Amino acid sequence: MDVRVRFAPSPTGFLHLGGVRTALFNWLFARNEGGKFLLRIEDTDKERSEKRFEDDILQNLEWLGIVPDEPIIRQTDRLDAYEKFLKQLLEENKAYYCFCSSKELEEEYQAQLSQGIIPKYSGKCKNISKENLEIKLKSSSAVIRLKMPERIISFSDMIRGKVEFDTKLFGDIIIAKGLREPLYNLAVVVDDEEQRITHVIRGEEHLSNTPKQIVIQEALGFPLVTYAHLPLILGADKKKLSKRFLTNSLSDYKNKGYLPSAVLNFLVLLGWHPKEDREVLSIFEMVNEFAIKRVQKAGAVFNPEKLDWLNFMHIRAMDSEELSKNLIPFVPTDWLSDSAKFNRSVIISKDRLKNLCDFQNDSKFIFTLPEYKVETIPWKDTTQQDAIKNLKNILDLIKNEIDENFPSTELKDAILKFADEEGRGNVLWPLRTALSGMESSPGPTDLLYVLGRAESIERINIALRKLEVSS
RNA sequence: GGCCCUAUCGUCUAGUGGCUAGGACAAUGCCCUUUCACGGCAUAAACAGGGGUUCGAUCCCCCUUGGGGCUACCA
Repeated sequence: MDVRVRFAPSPTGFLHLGGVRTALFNWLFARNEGGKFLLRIEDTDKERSEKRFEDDILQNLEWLGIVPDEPIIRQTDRLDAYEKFLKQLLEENKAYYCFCSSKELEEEYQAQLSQGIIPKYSGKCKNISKENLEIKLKSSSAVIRLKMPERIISFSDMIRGKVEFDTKLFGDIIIAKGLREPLYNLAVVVDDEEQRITHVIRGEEHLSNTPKQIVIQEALGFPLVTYAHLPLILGADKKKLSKRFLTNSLSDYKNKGYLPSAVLNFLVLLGWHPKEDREVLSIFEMVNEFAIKRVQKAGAVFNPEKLDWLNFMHIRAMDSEELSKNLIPFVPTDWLSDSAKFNRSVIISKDRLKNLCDFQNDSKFIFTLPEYKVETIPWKDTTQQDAIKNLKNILDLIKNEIDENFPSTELKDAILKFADEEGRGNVLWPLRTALSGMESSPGPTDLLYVLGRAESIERINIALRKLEVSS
């Protein structure tokens, strides 16, 4: 049978790292097995579901390249199906209406607690007579409960092995607030059947929902599915990342300049590891090597430093044209007016970029020479006169340069030869500071390359003027 | 409280009934070097505790402890 998996987020918050990881593992499993990956929006909670959250989830998944193989379905579009199966359960006497108010339920719960009994629903609405039921349904609101068979539910989890629960502890759970208001456990089971899902891969927080869903599947006569419960992603406090905290929403990472491949690489390593000691993986490699048997059981704390490093590695692995494209949203539009210069600036900073966001700050000096003090120009304890002399010499070398490919190898060699004669720091430091206006920057030949001949000359002249005025 | 899951360096992890317990991030030091990065080379850093099983346990079993999840008319 072909593998069919799904990611089923509820649009009650922005897409967050934990959700992406679940989606990723499903997607990788499907790709690796040659199966299908589906997407389902679980929007049965009308109070908390919002369109903007759904949009956020969809947009970000697309940005990551995790796209479904079949049309997306929404639970609010499937009310007829839930109603049908709810009626079936009611008719077969596997479920019943419950009229208890939340106040009554709360009192019952507290009473059980104080008596030291395991709290669960007493089942007092189970045996309401037909006539009474019809009268009550007209006058008061009712929820639908499943008659929970009392037995041990056992299933084999692909990651955890055999897991057992005693349903006796659950009581008759509520599966719907009304015929057209299903609750999570019912809706999931009905939709997984509709989408012919073979493997349910989801976060560990759902482990204790699984026996309830198995009971519903059995009551409905649905085939069983295989489960895999992923370890949770934990914050620094070891608590699970929750969608209710905006801090880990994926858009934040996107906006900070993390690459999709880096985010995915980082997330795949949280709970999974390839056979060898490689950690920097392309998406292609992740798909090829993913194996659910190698998924970890314990929760994983995520550390942002490793994400930064992976992002750095993925940026380096990218070709510079591709990187330029990715950088466009992160720079002021006027940088783009000289596209050749922009491309050169990308080339020289490609190997020093931790994220796309840094580029603007790191490269600002290329597009606008910053204000700087004359004291920064001379090297260590050399004099301003030394700096003037050396810069003038270099200026001559540059002016004599006729090669169109600026700076030519000859020019670079000439500068280096001169620097060796005069002392490297004594020549290269003033050159670099004159070109960049900065205490730290890429090397002088990179700067000549990115600025071009005319602007290089101009900047050296500016430095010379500063030096001459102050001496 | 109850139920369930879980346990190797600070973090992510590899690993096996017998290993000097391996790698990566981060940290520290040194080297490279005109600066900042990069890179190179080192250093420090872990099998939670207690019982078993065994000739031998980090690895298998049990208990304890720690951590986490669930315990909604949320998902």
